Amino acid sequence: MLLPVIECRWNLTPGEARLWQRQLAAAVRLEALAAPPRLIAGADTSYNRGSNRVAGAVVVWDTAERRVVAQASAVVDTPFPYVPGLLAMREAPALMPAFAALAVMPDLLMFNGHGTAHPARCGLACHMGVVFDLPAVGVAQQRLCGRHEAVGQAVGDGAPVILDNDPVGVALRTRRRCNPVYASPGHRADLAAARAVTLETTYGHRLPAPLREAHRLANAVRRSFTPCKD
DNA sequence: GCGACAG
DNA sequence: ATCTTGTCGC
Repeated sequence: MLLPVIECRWNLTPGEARLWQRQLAAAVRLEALAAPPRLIAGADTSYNRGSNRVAGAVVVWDTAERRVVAQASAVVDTPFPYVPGLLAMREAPALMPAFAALAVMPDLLMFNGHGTAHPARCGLACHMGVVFDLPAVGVAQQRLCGRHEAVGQAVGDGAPVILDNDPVGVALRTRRRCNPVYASPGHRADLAAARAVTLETTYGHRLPAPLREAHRLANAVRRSFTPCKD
């Protein structure tokens, strides 16, 4: 395994989880990427309503060949429900083992959710980026916090998401006539990098390919353990 | 107290 | 997140 299995209690209380986020936020490093990332890992989860069985999926997208070159998944039962601001408590337990099963080391991690555009500046992308100490960015479809001006209509147009006078993310138009996505750095990356990797892997779609592929895989895994009605 | 609220 | 048909636009 290239990436380690991180041991931790996932049955924390919301209060304990927020204390943990405070610690993790202090470890986040916002900086320019050391090198342009060729292999981008996209991660996502899928689960049925009312169920705690979560499918975590990770794909490695080769930006040079424009294809998935590795993938891994895991199924985990997590007691923690989805709580706005505590998404990592819900999804990380399934994503960690999926990453640990990956046979290829990615250059950057991309998550379906926010990075620093989070009330505690510690969204899912920060959480995962810090525990693995790898460059990470978050791309969400909805705003969690902060405010921003209207986004231009052209692909590539963006408006910074401001939280307490700080630009913590960017609302980005990745496709015409589609709502913008929210990109923010998670760890060992900066706002410019989050914006760039998002736009560079969109290929005419609203969401970047690593996330589209991870979503597809996570859904396939979930269906594999979901009883079908005949 | 009231609204907001990633997936 | 997931449950779902048709439908508008490129």
